[in-house]
Amino acid sequence: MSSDERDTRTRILEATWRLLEAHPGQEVKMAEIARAAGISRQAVYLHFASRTELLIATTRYVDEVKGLDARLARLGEATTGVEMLEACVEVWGNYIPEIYAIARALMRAKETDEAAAAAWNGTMGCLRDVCREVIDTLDREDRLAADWSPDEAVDLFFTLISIPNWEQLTIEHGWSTVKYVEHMKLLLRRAFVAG
Amino acid sequence: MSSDERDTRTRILEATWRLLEAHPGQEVKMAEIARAAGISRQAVYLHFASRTELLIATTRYVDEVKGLDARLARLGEATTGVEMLEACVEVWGNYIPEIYAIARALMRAKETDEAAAAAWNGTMGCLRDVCREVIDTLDREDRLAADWSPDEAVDLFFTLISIPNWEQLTIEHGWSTVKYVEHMKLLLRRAFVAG
DNA sequence: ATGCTCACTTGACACGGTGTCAATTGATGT
DNA sequence: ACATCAATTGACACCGTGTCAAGTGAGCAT
Repeated sequence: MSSDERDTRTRILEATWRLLEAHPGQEVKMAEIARAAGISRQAVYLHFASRTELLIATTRYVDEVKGLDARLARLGEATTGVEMLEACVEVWGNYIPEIYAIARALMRAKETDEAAAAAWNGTMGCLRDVCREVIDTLDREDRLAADWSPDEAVDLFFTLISIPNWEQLTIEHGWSTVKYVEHMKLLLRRAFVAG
Repeated sequence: MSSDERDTRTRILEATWRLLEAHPGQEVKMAEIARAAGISRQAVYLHFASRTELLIATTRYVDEVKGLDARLARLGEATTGVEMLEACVEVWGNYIPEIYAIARALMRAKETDEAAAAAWNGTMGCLRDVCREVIDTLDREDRLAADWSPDEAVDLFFTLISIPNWEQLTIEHGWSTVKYVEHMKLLLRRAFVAG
């Protein structure tokens, strides 16, 4: 019963994810998701009140499966600010391609839907906290470039590693993930590290 | 007759623009535009075949009224690459807020509409050409940072001054236009100018 | 003044996607 | 034999885009 429900619910989440990955950047319709999950369109609404809610739940599901938290834990191993910065770019830069499809769907939803925006900002808040840590560490080491206050540096750092920028460089301009990571590291060092 | 038609057509374009500015980031409906222009909804379709076409025409109209070309001509006055780079940021950074509403509408349309994407890429191609000029000039002066090939530098430059980045820094994080321009100049110098 | 043209109006309609509702089926556990 | 509950079927309302057809009315022709 409860496990049955979990099963169907999970099947919907997986179907959503699969479809998003299969048609990147396309609008995935509720009817398609239902078909892919092997249930009726209406049954989806028994588990998720709306399209937005389904997208948000899928985001959480993917984040959980992919384990961003665990990956970000690696940053703790870094001893210097520069190492943290590079580890951050590496983890995040390798994570984006894995979650890009659902992230893009949620980004689009957030433009019109308040709940989607809140969910998105929540997820992104974690990343922002990491940016803050990196910048604070650099600042404590007196290696933060004199051009920025810590707050400004965080805003800028967070903006530079945003998904739209990744999208532009990799998808539009054809950069590989490796190239993206290496060049982003270079850019961030030049931008934020003194000397 | 011909002037009458121009009048109505222009009234539609202006109504579209006005509504986009008034409700930034909202979906503006054909019916609202018609009402704002003082005509029937169907009459809009006598002048523009579709919503996308109207958005594209509005973009062109705004670009023409605002005169980006003339502003970019100022770059010719710059003598060094660094001056060009700074002038570029200044012109573009002051231009974005004036066209942000329509730009955002077109950016959104381009996600689903092929024609909108083409129009957008056309407009952005001009900006990219300017980026290329700046980088080439720096390169010719041997002042392009050794970390990048000219092609890579152009990709990155173009990405850094993109509208989503402007949006994030000014709208989300509250940076003023002046702050945006000054800090973007600093960032670009640190990123691309050697020494 | 009669009649044409042409922009525009009115009102209806098809389509596609979301979300809702009500009645029904069918498997499960008791 | 019965209740429960997930899921099904089929219908429907709503909204926004785009289309179609018939009608209005002002300006301009000769």
